[in-house]
Amino acid sequence: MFVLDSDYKTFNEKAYVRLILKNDSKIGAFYKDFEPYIWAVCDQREIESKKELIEGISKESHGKFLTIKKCIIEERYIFGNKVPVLKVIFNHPSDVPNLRKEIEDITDIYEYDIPFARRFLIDKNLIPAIHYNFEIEKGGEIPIIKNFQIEGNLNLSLKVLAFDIEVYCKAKPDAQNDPIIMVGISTNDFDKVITYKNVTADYIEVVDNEILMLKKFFDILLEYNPDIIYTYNGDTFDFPYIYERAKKLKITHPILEDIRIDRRGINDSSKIPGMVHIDLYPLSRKLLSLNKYTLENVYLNFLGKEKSKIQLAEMDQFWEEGTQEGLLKVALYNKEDAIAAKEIGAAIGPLEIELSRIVGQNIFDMSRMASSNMVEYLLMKRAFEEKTIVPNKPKGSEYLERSSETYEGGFVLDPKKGLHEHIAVFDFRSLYPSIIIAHNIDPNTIGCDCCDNTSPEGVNFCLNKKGFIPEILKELIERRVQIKKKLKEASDKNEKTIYQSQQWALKILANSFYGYMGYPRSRWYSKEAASSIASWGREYIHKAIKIAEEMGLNVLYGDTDSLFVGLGSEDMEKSKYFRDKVNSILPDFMELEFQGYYRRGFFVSKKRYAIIDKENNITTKGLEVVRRDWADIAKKTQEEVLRTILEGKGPEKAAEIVRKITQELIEGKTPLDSLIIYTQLTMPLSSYKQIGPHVIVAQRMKEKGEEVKAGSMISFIVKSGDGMVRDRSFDVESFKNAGYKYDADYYIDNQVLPAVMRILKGFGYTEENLKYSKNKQMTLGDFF
DNA sequence: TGGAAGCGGGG
DNA sequence: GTGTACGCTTCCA
Repeated sequence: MFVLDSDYKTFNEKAYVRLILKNDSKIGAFYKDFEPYIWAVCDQREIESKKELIEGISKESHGKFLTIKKCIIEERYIFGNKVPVLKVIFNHPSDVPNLRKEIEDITDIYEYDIPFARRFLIDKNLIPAIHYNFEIEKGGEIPIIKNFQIEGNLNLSLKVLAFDIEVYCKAKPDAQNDPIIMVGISTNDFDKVITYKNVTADYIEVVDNEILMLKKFFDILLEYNPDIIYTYNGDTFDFPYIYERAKKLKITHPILEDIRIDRRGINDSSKIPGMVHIDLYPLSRKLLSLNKYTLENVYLNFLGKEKSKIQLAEMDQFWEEGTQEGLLKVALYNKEDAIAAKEIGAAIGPLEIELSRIVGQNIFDMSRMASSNMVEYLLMKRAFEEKTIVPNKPKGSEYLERSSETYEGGFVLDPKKGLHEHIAVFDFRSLYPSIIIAHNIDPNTIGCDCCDNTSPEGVNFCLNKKGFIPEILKELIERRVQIKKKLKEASDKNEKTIYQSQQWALKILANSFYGYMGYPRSRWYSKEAASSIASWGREYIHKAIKIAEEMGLNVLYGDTDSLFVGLGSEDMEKSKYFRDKVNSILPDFMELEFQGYYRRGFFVSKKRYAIIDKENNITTKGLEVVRRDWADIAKKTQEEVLRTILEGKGPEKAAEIVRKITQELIEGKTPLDSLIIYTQLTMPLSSYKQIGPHVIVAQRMKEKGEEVKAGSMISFIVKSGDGMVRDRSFDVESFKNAGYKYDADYYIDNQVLPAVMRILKGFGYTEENLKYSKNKQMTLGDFF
């Protein structure tokens, strides 16, 4: 059996850790004898008197009388010294936040903010997603865990279910008014769509109404009882929507009593006990480098697969009409979205499982934790093993102080602007992790007189003292080397997936240590360490650039640990020679890798470039405007300019396209729909201090009696005339009804030109060169 | 120039 | 849940 998830429950005022255990079946079993505690640290000579004071603490809170259970003196390391400290034991986890102020008045306190179930996993060295022998006593009111021993098998048989909902709505979906029309489900055993209008296909089940559809969905969840639920944006959309809708429709179902919807801004989560919900949208953002993270785009770029498409307006129309053909399109789309989620999950889920095993925390938490936080839990686990008390997170003022400390980051070379052909890209393999290990960089190795190990920043790190962080990091890196070897030798598909996920997990963690030490909320924060790592990194990239230049290579661009080099031709030999030459002068632990060959590319400025490979795959950085607050005309024109240049048709051809678009704008030929700008109201109208166009538009809509509130999406077009833009902005309907003329200058100067200038600036164009001119088609030749 | 405000994904 | 929160980019004042 293995731990799928864990939390805790309270029985008779006592907290029991609950483990969701799985092998052939799944059960929730409880661990009784784990107690919440924190550390209190004071001068050794005062320890007895402080112990008495702390044990005497009591407080009334919400009608309950809270006391400290007991204090025990134990030996622990703190800041490198082994000293007696007080282990303060509480009656219940919720007493910790209630009583810790009182203890803090008496002594320094540590480890007071570690959630109970996570603390349990650390202290018991119990690792999720690995098989253990659990000795469970059944027959009582609840199953009780008596004992457990690691068994080690990594083969998990997990039941997986992905789902997706479709909503019928005219504007932004609102669960109070807009019905769910379909629920699509995909598992390894079946694909299914539930709906309540007549449509026939083998995968569709038609029920009488929305209530029955949702109940059917809940029944399937209970009956199939998946271990993992995959959604795409389920944390912020599907789960909260279903939950609110079910309440609105007064549905009762056992699953609704267990479901937990947490809406906390950036950290939303939706949870059903016993089923690990993994939302693939935030994960895709974290793990994949794309310029758009729609399900469609992730499916295409990550898995190379396409699914059927549908416009939102079409979906509403098909639902209204209710024809077999239309409904089938919606159903197919719904089903394929669920399938896409399942398939993306199959590629990302194993990674989350490996992270869980390395970090030692639950799969659910891994899928929502920032990687710096994972590093922290890994460090905390090691600290516990070494009987070291972990440092506290910074309090408010210290956090602000840390946030204001800036330091120089990686070196970014000012690029050689314009178009280049035959580009080789090189990366330093694990540059920062290598530096941390080689130079023993740790908050506790700073400052010694015995070693010659000073960073270009002027900070000395002792090589003889044990570095907690570099030691752990070294283990991760060495494990990764071993696993990559095994991956090469493996032939079995499942085995490969595991190794592939393991090496990916180790890479993610290893690459997060530098950021971790520089992250202001870290327990093991060190600005000196972080800035020193970056400074050594700058030194190494400079060395590589020097070698390239000595070889007569054309260094086009470089950023932190990557180099873009112009080869003159598709010269792989020269690439290898350069790589090997750099590697011959680098320390053993560091390596420059050939990342790829690109047939063409251009660089605009630091962090802004685009390259195209032999298969015509385009990679862009910092260029694309894909947000909804850009009008379609700007997005489309930019896309065309990008493609034209990368296909080798020349920047002047791209400039011509822009001139044609601006000409159409001036002549009033541009369709209004491509000029709509979408901006959301994020607060009540009265709260705005800065009145932007969308705020004015919303005010006018409200005066007309339309419902506008926080969350409403305002779509507007800018009318021609004088004065401020906001005074000339109108909602699309009013604009069209009044027969207004759009403001061509606004769309040229504030939309199209800024979007294309991001690219064409790198080719020496100015706004003036790109505007349509009646008298003369200006070209670059007129200016140079 | 600083600071306020919006974006992202989902329908 | 032993919690209090992202990392930009753009535009207003």
